[in-house]
Amino acid sequence: MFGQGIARLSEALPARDSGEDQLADVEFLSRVSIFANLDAERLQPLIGKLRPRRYQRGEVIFHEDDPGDRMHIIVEGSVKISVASEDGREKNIALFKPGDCFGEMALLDGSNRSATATAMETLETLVLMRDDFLDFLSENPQVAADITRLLTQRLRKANQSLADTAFLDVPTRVAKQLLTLAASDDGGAGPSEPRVVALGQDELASLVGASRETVSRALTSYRRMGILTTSHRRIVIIDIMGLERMASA
Amino acid sequence: MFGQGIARLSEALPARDSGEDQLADVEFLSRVSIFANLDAERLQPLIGKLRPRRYQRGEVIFHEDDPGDRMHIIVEGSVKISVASEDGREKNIALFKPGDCFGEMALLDGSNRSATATAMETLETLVLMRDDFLDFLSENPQVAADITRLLTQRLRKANQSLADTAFLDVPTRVAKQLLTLAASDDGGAGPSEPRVVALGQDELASLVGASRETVSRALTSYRRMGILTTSHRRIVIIDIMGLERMASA
DNA sequence: ACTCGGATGTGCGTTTGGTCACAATAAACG
DNA sequence: CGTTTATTGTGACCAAACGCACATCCGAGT
Repeated sequence: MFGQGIARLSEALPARDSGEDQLADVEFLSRVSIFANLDAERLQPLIGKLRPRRYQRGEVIFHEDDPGDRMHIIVEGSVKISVASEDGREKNIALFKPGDCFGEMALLDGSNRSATATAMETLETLVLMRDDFLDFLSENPQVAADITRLLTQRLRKANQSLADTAFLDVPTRVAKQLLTLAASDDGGAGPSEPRVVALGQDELASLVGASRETVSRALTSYRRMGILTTSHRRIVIIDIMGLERMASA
Repeated sequence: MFGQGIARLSEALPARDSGEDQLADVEFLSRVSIFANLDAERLQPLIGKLRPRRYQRGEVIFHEDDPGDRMHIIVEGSVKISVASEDGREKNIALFKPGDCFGEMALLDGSNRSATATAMETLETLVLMRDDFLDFLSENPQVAADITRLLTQRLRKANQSLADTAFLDVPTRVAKQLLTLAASDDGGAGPSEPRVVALGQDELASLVGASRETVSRALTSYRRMGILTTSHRRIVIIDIMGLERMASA
């Protein structure tokens, strides 16, 4: 019954994948949080609706205030979500990595995009259009629960960031942010392994809500303590426990 | 068929309301955003599950880190949602008013409370327990859409606040916050009517993420410009357009 | 009416962090 | 392989805002 479904789908998509790739797609989708509770059977219909797209580093996937008619699932690369001030500066709200989805908010409440999404490296996503998404949602109402879970998690994170910017100074926020980034990167590594964060200082600064210079000074201080090393668009955390100490001070 | 439902319910709740009050309850619920798309028929079963509760000013409805097994709908009074720092200071995340609900996040994703809820004045809520909520949700799947709408709205607001604290100085944030509060208070008033915000300066400060003193100075400056007047736990906005000018500078 | 306590207004020194400026360096691209 | 361009490190200066101190001042309660 499993193989049969795949065979059917392969016929329906003539110019595209082999059966093996289809299987890979289903496997991939089942690791996306909002689809995690669905079995292969239910995910199959979705695959035909997903369109792959590629973006170059720096390319804008969508702009603040644009109407939003699609969501993205990240296959490869990473995305930054940001809002701009009138005078052109930008504040990064979140970073997303493979397996994350973004752009779903505009689908859920019908309003325009409230932020801009930009590719941070060469990016590969799967696009799902609004109507296809809503159809799928009405055929799989269980998904609604996972969506609310995703949204509440994001809301909690946002509230926590709000409190952090109010209470903590820049070096502490930098430490916290680095730990978050390191944790989301390779969750499977040991606690004493060095962890790499591939990120420019300006992007890190925009993420913690500080100037690039102040962040640079914080990093310098941590570097002198032997907690991390810095190079171009790359921070390597050597002493995670030390960084945790800085984050909780 | 309408009256019949009410009659049935009145019997089921012997010591409580008359039929008229039941009608009022349904009417009230239909103005709560997450129930707005349901007809009276569907709302009836909910009424028996709601328990009224009262709190005094300053009383804590729930604490950060507590397990969350219930949500509240505000009938009268207002609530502040806050998170605390280690050293006891607190940052207000949001204020809620009659018709708003709060505490629903813990129901949706099963985690503990991520913030503390405190009554700002004498407060009257309707409590809905987790299981009753989830039952109701599974019998009325349409509600899920309204819940996601509510969550996305709150997420948008949180992201906007995040950007505001990064970009704007304290006086500007104060102006913006006052406009938001004034708008949510009496939406039906004319643009030139003076609007009252009943709020202590310390609470306002915690809301915009600044010290009480700095907020006081901002208010003084606006007072000198004739934009507003201040008294004890009370700010009256006289010149809304003037305040809007300050908010966009 | 009086007193006490919470709330507000304001001055002042100190600190954090932003901005400008520029040097040094590594990646990118012809 | 050299030139250009992004990225990083730091110093100096300055402005915003915090924290402390204290004087009011209004309102609630006795």
